[in-house]
Amino acid sequence: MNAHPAVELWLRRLVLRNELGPGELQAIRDLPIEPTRVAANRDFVRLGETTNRSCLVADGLVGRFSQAADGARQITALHIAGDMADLHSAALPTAASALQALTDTIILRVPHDAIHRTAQEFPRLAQAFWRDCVVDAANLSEWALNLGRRPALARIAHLLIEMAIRYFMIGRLHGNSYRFPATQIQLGDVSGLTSVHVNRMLRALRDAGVASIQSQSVRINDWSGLCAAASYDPQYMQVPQSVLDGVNDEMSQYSIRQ
Amino acid sequence: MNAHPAVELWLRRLVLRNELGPGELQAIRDLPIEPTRVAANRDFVRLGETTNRSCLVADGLVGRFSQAADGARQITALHIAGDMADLHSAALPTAASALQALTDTIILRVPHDAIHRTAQEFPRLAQAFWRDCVVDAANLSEWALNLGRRPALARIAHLLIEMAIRYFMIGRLHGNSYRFPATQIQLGDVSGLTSVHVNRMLRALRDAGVASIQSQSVRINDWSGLCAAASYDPQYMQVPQSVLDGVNDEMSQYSIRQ
DNA sequence: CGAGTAATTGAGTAAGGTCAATTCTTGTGG
DNA sequence: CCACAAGAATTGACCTTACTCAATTACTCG
Repeated sequence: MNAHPAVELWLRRLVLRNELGPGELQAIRDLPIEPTRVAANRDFVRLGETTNRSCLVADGLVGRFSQAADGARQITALHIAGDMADLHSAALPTAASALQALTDTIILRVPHDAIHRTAQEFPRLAQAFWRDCVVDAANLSEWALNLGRRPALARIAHLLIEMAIRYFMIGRLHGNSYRFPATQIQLGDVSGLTSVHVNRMLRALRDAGVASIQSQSVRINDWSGLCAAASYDPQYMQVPQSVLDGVNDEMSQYSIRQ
Repeated sequence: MNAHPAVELWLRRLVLRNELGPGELQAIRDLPIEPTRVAANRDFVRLGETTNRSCLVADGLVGRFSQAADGARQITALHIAGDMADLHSAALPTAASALQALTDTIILRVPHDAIHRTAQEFPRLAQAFWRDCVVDAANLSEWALNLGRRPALARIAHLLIEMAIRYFMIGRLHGNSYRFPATQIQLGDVSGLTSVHVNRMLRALRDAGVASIQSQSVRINDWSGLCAAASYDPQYMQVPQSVLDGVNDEMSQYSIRQ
C-alpha cells in the first residue's frame, strides 16, 4: 500500500543514505499530510514565523530565501518534488529563512508532532532526519563555494548539472532534458548574479552548444562540456555513486569527447 | 564538578536554545574527550575522510573548508573555543568539508559512539544536537546571502560583527576589542575575496574610524558605524536577544550617533 | 640576523553590474 | 480567435567593483 507519490519520493531519498526496516518505512508512509496549493510567487513560510509543520514539496518548485534588509535576496536552496523543504523547522520552529513557491506548487504539510513521535519511536528515523538536515547543509556549503569562488559561467553550469541530477533522482530527467520552470531573475537569486548576466551566461552556453533553456525546459547537448564549464567534480558532491552512474549513463550519448 | 572549560562553553551554547535537565547537563559533562594539539595550517579532518569522532574546539581558530578541484578554497564556517566544529559528522561520518586549524589549536575529540549513546538516553539531547546542526546551517545561509548579494565592505564588516558577538558569548570580548588571529588570506577565503581586496576594505574601515585590526586584535571604534557598513540587521540573525543586548551594552560607549 | 610569511600599495585589467530599449511569451477578456 | 497587457528574455553601451600582477615594507621566529 503506497502513500502519496511525493512521500514515496522522499522515502526513496531517505533510503539512499539510511538502512530502514519495514516498520520505519511504514511509519514514514503513515505520516499525516495536508495537501495545500500555493500560487506562484507566494511566500508560504515567512521569515521569523514559527511553524508547527514541515513542508514536503509534491509538485512545482520552491525556493528557500535569505533576505537582506534592503530587499536583496539570495536563494539558498531549490526544492523539487520529493524534497522536505524545511525538515529543519522540526528542530528549530522559528524560520531562519523564508520559503516561496517559484511556480504554482503543491506542498504536503506534515505536523512536527508526528515527525517527533516517529523519531522517538524509531531511533534510526531520528538519525535519518538529522542526517537529511546535515546533507542539506553540505549542499549549501558546496553552493557557498560557488558563490564565493567561482565565476558566473561555472555557477550557472553547476546549477544546471545539479538540477539534472536531482530531476534524474525523481525520474523526471527525460533523455537529455528536464522541465525547469525558473525565471532568469530567480536563477540570478540562486547564483548571486543579476538576471541580465544570467541571460548572457545562458547565451554563452547555448552558443557553445553545451546546453540551452527553451520554454522552461533545459536541454543538455554536451554533458561533458557542461561539467567542464562548471569545473564539476562529482567526487566532492553529496551524491551517491549509483546516482551519478545513472546520470552519466543517461547522458552518455550527449557527451562530446575530444 | 565542572568539566573541561570548552565543554562548559559548549554546554552554555546548548542551554541557550534548549531546556536541559540536570541529568542531561551531566551527560554532556561526562562525555569522553581526547585533547589533541593541532599545529597551524594543518588539516585535521580531510575531505571525504570518514571519522568516528567529532571535534570540539578548546582553543584557537578552526576553519571549515569547501574546496574546488582547482584548489580554490571557501571557508564556510569559522569555529572558536566552545564550538563543536563537526557535530554533523555524528550524523554523516563522511566529511563533506575539511577542517583546518588556522592557528595553533587545541581540539577535544568526542567519539560518535558516546554522542549517539547520550542522544538515545536523552531524547532532548538528540533534539539539541539536531538543532545545533540546524542553527549552523542557518548561519551558513546567512553567509551565503553575504557572498551572493553583498559588496566586499559589507562582508568584512559583517564578519567583524559576527565574531564580536561570538567572542562576547564566550567571554572573550574585552571592551571594544577581541583577539582574532586570522590572516588576510584566510579572511579572503571566508569572504570570497582576494587578500588584496580584504586589505583595502580593512583600510577603508580603519580610515573611516570604524574598526581596525592590529597585531591580531580587532578594535571596534564605532559599533553603529560598523553595523551600518554591514547593513547588519540583528533581527535576521540566529542570535538570542539577550546576547544582542549584552553586546550592545558592552559597545554602547563605542557608538558614534548622528 | 636572515628567511619566510604577512601586509600594504599602486597600476592596469576584467568580470559583472547598471541602465535602457526592444522583442518575445503568455495569459486574459472580449 | 484576436487584441492587449504584463511579465520575461534579450541585447547594447557604459560603468564599477574587485581581481591580477608586481613591488615594497613590516613581522615573527629560529
